[in-house]
Amino acid sequence: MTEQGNGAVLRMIRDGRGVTRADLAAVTGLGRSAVASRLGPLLASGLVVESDDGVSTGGRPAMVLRFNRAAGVLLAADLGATHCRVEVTDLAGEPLAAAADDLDIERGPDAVLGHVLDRTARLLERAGRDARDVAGIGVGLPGPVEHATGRAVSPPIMRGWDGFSVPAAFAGSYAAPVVVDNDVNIMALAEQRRCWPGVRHLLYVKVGTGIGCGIVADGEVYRGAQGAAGDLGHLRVNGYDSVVCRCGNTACLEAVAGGAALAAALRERGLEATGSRDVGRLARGAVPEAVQMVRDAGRLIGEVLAGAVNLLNPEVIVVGGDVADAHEPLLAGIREAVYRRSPPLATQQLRIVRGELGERTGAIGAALLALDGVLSDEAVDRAIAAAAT
Amino acid sequence: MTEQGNGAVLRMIRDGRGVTRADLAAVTGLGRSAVASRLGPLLASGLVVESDDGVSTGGRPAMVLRFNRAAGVLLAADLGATHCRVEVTDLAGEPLAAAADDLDIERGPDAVLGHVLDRTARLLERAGRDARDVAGIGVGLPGPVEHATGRAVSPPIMRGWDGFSVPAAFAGSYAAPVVVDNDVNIMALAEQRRCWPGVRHLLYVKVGTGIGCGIVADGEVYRGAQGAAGDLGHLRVNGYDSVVCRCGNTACLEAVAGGAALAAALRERGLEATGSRDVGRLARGAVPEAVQMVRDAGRLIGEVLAGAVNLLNPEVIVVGGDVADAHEPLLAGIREAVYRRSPPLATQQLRIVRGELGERTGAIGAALLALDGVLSDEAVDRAIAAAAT
DNA sequence: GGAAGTTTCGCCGACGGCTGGCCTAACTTG
DNA sequence: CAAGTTAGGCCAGCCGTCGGCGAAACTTCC
Repeated sequence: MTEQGNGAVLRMIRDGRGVTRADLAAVTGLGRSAVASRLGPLLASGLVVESDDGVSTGGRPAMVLRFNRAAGVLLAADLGATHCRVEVTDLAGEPLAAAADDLDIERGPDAVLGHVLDRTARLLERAGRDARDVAGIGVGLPGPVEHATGRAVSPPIMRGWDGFSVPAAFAGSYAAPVVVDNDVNIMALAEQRRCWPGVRHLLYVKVGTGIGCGIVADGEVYRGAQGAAGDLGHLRVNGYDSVVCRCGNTACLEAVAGGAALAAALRERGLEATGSRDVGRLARGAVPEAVQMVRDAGRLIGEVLAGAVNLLNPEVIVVGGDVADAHEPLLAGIREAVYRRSPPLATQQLRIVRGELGERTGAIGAALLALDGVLSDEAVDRAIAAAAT
Repeated sequence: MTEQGNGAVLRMIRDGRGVTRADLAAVTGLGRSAVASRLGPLLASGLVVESDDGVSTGGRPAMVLRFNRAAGVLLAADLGATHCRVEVTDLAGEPLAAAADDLDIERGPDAVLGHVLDRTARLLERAGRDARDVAGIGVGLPGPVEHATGRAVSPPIMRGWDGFSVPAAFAGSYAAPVVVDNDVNIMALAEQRRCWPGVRHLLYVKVGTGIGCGIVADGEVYRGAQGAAGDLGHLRVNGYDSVVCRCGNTACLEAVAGGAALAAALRERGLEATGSRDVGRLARGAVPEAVQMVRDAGRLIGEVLAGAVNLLNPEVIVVGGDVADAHEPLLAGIREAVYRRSPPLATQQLRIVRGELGERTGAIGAALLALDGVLSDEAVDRAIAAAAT
């Protein structure tokens, strides 16, 4: 073990890698008293609690150490193009109170974040907490984000957001650090941490109104130079040069196989479908046109994904989003195309699965991202110092 | 500064970030005596040398610290499909002796590495060094490599190499650690470290007989789950479904725009071209068919690269390889297609340039990779301990 | 040329964090 | 209930680090 700070010890307790003082000494390589000197402040600040329900292995039973997930709360906001989900969670990311409603991101940062602030205040009250309990804030945005500063950058949708600093909007109400990221990035993070903890290379593909992709490379979210990485929706698909995308280009995957495009195609055939959610609903309802259309869309997505598999060689591809909830046909189409187009070495271990976290995916990711900040060595030391006063 | 070990101090001296003891104290944040305690063993082992040519700034002039690049040598081997370049370099990666010859990788690991061992022995002698001076060994292979173990895995070419452990082949002759990687990965590393030190996200595209791509993500070589990342050559290009690739699939970029394919097409038109090198030669010679063909190939490569730009959002794309030496037409085609197909945010900062390191690229990368191992804290401590005996 | 000012660098006492032995507490086992 | 086993607080001793002190090696000014 290289890391041995207060935060590292706390993370080990949380992860179940250190349940007793003896465990921690063994895992960190530190002596017993060094462990005790970390533990002292952690116990005093309430971040870690002891309980005497340890089992004896033939001698005095060890005190069991537990991460006190109730020592603070996280605010998680998942903003989509037309929806807004806000959660107050404990320090393990479990929701204490949640609210989801329709909200058009194009109403601009002031209106949207005003709504979010209003919601968080009410949810905090419902959870019986106040602003001082907030330890971290995570926000997911449906566009490129400069992660270091929390600013939206040149978003293709999200009019009025360009250059807007999200942390600044929270600064007045909460003292906690604010981390902002692209929505698919945090979804990828959520699936990787929650469902595939051992997997270091994962792609999360969101098939909703549009198509996006979050990349986890070497266990970390990969953002690229301008935070624009993972833009799968505007890769070119074969044979659709006449289809014009909202981005101005032609033959973009999203313009052909995105939820909005599929809904439009279904409407042309006389079916009732206003958005991507309806596409999922119809396909789940085994409406033949919808099922076939979703499967065809899966093939196209798979063809593009095959390229991503060649380039990135992931272990797992998680497919989520409204349309993916029509799962089997979509996944079947994706698998078919990926396994046909990618080389054996890259596909022999590759698993292509459906996302398991449902509509909470984004909020979970936002909470996890916030949590990473909260459990860093520096933040833990700050929390300890604050509790001591 | 977070890192403060012996190796970190050594790397700072090498990078010119710490020229005097005072510099090192400032950069590391350590006190003077702590710096001195690192420096003592480094000076004693000969890895760092002092000279008294410091300039006074009004007082006693500081002793100037220099990384002693002559304290050992590195062996760098760049193995391609049909060539083999071996270098003995100093600890800065500057060549002391080099040899390049044609060698078919399909002759198998024993024959090929036997040849490499034979060459290294002769080059060492020419450089006036012996096997005990070898501090690290870097090897580039034209196929997927399990980097942690140095084994070739399921290479599409390289018959007989599957599962072969390259480090084992060197173990008998040299005590130094052996690091093995894919050839394009080390080329990407070479260009990033030597020509684009501030750039954290870079793609190196090699257009030779085949087409490959090395990815530097967040400053590190990205290898993917099975070491198969960056396989650009077998992405699909539009409208070439009748072209069968040696990989068994159709419409692979490499089968359409690779050097071998271009050479074949030129032969069909009655020109003399046996391999990718001839394609470059003819295009440089302004033979109209060759120039046009290379430019068209550039467009196709660019179309595929546009997808990679969307996904990975790099800052720089470096193009190298035999065909790239026909530079302008190829690069023009690539730029044209990438800037047309990729979104503004990803391209506004993107630079697409030709590789500057020429035929030494792979060997430089192999040396740099070996060097990373040699200058790690652990390796430095080992070297110090060894010198003390 | 010499005195004063400036900067480098080795030496050494003080200090703080860590280790591991010792002792007591709290169990199980026979 | 005694013997054996494990947990955890306490403390002496160790090691690495900091920073003051003074010698050394310069420049600058008179």
